[in-house]
Amino acid sequence: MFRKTQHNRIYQDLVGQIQEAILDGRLQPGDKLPSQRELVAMFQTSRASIREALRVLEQKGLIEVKLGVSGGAVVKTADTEPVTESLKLLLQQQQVSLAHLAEFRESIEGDIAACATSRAGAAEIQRLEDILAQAKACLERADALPHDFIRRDIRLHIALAEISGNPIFLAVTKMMHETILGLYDRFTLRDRDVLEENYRDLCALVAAVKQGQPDKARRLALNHVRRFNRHLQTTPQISTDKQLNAEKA
Amino acid sequence: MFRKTQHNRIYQDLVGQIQEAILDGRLQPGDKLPSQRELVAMFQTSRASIREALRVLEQKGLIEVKLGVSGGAVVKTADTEPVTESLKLLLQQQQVSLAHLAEFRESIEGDIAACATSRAGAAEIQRLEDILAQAKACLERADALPHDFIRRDIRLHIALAEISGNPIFLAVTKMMHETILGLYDRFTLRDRDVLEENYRDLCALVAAVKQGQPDKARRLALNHVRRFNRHLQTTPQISTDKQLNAEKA
DNA sequence: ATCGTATAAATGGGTCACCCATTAGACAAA
DNA sequence: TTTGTCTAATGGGTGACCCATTTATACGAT
Repeated sequence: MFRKTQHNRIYQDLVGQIQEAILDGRLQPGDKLPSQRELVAMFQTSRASIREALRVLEQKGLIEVKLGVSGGAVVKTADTEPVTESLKLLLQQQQVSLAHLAEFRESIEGDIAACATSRAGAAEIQRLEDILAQAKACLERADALPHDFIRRDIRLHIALAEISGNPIFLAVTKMMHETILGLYDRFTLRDRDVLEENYRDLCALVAAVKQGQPDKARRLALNHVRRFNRHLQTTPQISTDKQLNAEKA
Repeated sequence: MFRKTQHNRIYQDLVGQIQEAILDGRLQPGDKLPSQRELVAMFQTSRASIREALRVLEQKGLIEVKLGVSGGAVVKTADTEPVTESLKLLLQQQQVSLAHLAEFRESIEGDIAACATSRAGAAEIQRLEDILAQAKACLERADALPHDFIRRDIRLHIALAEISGNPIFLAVTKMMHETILGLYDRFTLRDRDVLEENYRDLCALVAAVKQGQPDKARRLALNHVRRFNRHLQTTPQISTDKQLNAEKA
């Protein structure tokens, strides 16, 4: 019926206007906003309000503020970082568990693989095989850390999401893996056997993509994720975030 | 080798300290932070810095700031809203089409329905049926707008995501529907027949949930989404977000 | 006693006039 | 050419100040 009387805080209005300009494309990534003192003149407000607005835009990942002459606020290119950040916050507040992430991942990773398979051309397949080769190298070099292999694993999943041609798949995939990555080495996949098993999974998956068999790719991707999730479950400690916070401090 | 000299901006330190206190549980949801002037005394800094920190914490969804005496900053309970918000922002900055949204939705909506079915109790089913009843009323009342029905449709999907118990499903569902909502009445579902078809879909879906048949629920949800997507395809224009933003302004 | 009204006090919102640290570029000295 | 120095513009930060909102309280009329 009625809406609450809105207290238009000035900085919110500023955030709204600048954000709108960015989303409209009137401000492109790399563009520099006017200096704070110029903004004061333009918006007829105080520097403090301007700066609160800039802090919020910064937090939203829309701009970056640099120091010094010829510094100032610059429009950033879109990035998954803010999503990841707020998701991590939820994790730390124990509203989200690894089980939730695993469940979500099972729900989409298969579709991404199938989708990528339908759309992959020769160049895309080559790219996947390059990543596979790097992963293999990581397994064979004695001095390579599990971490290095895992980065390739993730890059392959992200490459698949890119090939799928759907930016939502890509954003969500990045978000998932960035979130999982922070927890990786603390509890899992130290085992060489597990890594090799993982590698074989990926080989089979890329082969299915190459053969143009979406359903097979979907099935393989799903199995890959399920196996990974099983490893998570069998690890001694699935850290709660309380512990994480404590250790981080 | 070396890391960049870090410019500790004061407000970042404040954000860090307060956020840590919240994540550690030293500050519980509902707790009130000291007043800005008290914080000035505690942290030995200026009010402007304190307020920049509060703006950021507010943006992160960790606190809420109210006006007036006995107002102030209060710790909020964790919520998926920041994730939803930043996901929306990310999509708006990229070239995301309705086709992308549709594809993504097909990929997860079935799983959400199946998941919700396994976990729904009597209370949850009652809630779904309540929403169905409201939707029916919207169809029958002559003066009800298509928009009203669609809001119920969305609420039902969000309710399913909540029942699924997975906050990631919830955040993603909200993101999808909020993004789609802006486009709804501009191009589709003006048709009464389509709405009624939609309603029958939802009835069948809720029935499957009630009967505890996850696979049936999955299939019905998927069909529901597919049918919706077909309606989208037959509409003349599929707007890109650039256009949307421009028109919104 | 009860109800309404004025008042006071505390809070966040906002502004202003400053000053400081950082930085790029101009320019001079070696 | 290299190196150091100066300058100007920028963001970072501060403190004094005033305003609007909101609540509790005092007080007066009924």
